[in-house]
Amino acid sequence: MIESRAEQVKKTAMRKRVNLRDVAADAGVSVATVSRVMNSPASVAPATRERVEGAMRRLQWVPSAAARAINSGRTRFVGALVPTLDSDIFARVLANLEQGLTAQRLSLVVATTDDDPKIEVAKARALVDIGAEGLIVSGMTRSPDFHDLIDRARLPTIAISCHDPEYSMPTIGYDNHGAALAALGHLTELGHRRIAVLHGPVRNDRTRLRVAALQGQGDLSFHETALSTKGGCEGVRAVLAGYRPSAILCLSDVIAAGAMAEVQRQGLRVPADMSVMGLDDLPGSAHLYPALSTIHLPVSRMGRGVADALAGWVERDEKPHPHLLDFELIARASTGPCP
Amino acid sequence: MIESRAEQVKKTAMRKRVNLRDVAADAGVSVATVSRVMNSPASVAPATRERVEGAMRRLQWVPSAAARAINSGRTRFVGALVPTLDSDIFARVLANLEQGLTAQRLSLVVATTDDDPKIEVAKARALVDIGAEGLIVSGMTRSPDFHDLIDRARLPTIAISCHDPEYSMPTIGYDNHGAALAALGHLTELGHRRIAVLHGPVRNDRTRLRVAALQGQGDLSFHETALSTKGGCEGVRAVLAGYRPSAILCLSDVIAAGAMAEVQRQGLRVPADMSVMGLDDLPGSAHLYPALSTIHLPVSRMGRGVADALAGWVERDEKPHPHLLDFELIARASTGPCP
DNA sequence: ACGGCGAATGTAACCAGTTACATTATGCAG
DNA sequence: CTGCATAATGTAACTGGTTACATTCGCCGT
Repeated sequence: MIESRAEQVKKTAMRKRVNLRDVAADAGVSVATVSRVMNSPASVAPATRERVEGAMRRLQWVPSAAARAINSGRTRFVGALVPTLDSDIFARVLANLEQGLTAQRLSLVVATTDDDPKIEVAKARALVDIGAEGLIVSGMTRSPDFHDLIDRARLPTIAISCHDPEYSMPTIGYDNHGAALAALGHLTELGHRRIAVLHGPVRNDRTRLRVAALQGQGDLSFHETALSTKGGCEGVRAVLAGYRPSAILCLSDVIAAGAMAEVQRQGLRVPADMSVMGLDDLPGSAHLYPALSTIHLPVSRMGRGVADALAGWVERDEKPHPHLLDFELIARASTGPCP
Repeated sequence: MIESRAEQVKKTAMRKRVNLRDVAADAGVSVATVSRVMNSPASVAPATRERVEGAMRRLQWVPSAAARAINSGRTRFVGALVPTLDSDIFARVLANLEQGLTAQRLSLVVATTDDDPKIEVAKARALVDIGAEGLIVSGMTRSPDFHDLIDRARLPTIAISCHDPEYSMPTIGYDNHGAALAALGHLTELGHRRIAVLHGPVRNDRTRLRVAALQGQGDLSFHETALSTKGGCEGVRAVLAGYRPSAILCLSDVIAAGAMAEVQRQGLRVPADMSVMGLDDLPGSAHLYPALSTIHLPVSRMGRGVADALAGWVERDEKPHPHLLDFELIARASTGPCP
């Protein structure tokens, strides 16, 4: 008798995992009762409930998420595929996304794609494999396999940072083409004609749209750099080596930050000798010296909106409509009249 | 009869989900064979395999992650609890973490805590609920419930951005106390005596450690600001309104970026009139104007290291040892001799 | 005293996979 | 033409929860 108990204890101690049946046995009730204590405590008599809760504590039971998921068919998380986490831009989108999803009791899995459709589809597959209930992707450059994947899994998927009502999945974003034109418009209104354009890698389709908007728009010289402040510095050095513009238009604020620093390092005043224009409006851009003129992209609103839209789709099968958010010209101190 | 068929069709159309049994039936094989096609294709005859793969395609079968997880006991993802995503600092850690985890075929779920232990424990619980196999947390300020939770779930958990071999879980990080002293040392070596210290909210224990290191270290005046460039600007305005230092020590680079901009906006030269020192070494800090002197914290290496350590713990039950990473003084152009 | 009702609990089927073990088929040596 | 090893496949028992349905029990009204 004593031995059998000892054996039982030993078994309990080394069993890979305590399960609901163990708890039920320990509390002297059925599995259904234990399950009810978890899901509808009111339907269990208080005395029984306490006994069960005591058993849970004693056995340190942690319910298996997988087992629950298999019944409900829900995993309660969605995946976000972003080009990189190394920049403020996506951090801000994700911050708002995470907040919005949390409010809807969903979790967020992040994966980076480095703007490579092959990596994107591979990571998407991994997300589906671990049970993502929805996906968020950036831009509109996809591998065909990606569409195949989300079709098969019937996976709610939203494309962000872009806008195209005809795209195969709902888009929630802004007009990259128009934003670039607005930035250029601000400079031309100030009288600038010779303008250097600094932009990130064109493998990124949002960047490509911005560049395309400006092509054939006058006396512009285009320079591709890394999407970083370092890239901005290098871009300016390349620009000043030849073509002498009166303004530099950076198609991303991180590039603008580096560009502005380098312009000053070269002994030029901003904006007296050289205007610098950005595009994004990162939180820090207003607090650079001088404060950066830029186009405000509503990434916070976008993050929130995507969270709500995806939650509605996942939870209530409400497929969202494509949604276009406004950008806004923010004229600060880094741009001035053409000298 | 017609009605019953209609009903049947309806049933078929709305069948919740194609499962492995359906595939097996369609291919005319047993469930085991289908499972083998997925997990050890070599053990299935080529002709059979093709038949099964055809059935998978035809039925657009997507295996259930939950069902697989229930058998393997694996969900293949871990959770990271960070104070905020709104800053470059954690974006960089997460970027490296995500890369490292991907290499180990693990996914990363992120959750933000806003430096609130209550939120932290709530989000940790949510992560455990959805099946996280491990956790990454920042710093060492925890709710007691948190320890209770990871004890019960026996959840591999690593604390980052800090160092304390005595802490209840392994830490992988750097010496915040020492880093702050090193930053101060750089300024005092340059002859600075009257120094203003700008720091983020002290609810964050890494900030608290940095501040504590400097208290009682001479003629210092402390100012708490928001952890942002905007906070840096406001901090400088507060500093210059009274106490007139020869140097400003910012206990975070984002604050330093704002501070340096504001100092220049006030008509002071950096470093001729005012030295500005940071702490973090963000990727952009080297490309500000002037380039920011700072303490380099090895957050990229930390991210990688944590990924490997946590993967080893989760996959092979190798509990990692606490690990201290070196910081490094980076003297750039924003600090100079005391005038 | 008995029918009826509702509250509390139990039984067993179910979800969608994996896998130990059993079975069948094939090939080749003796 | 056995005999036996080996490959290919099938059967059924698992995993750990949820839940439809069944059962038991006590109480109330008539």
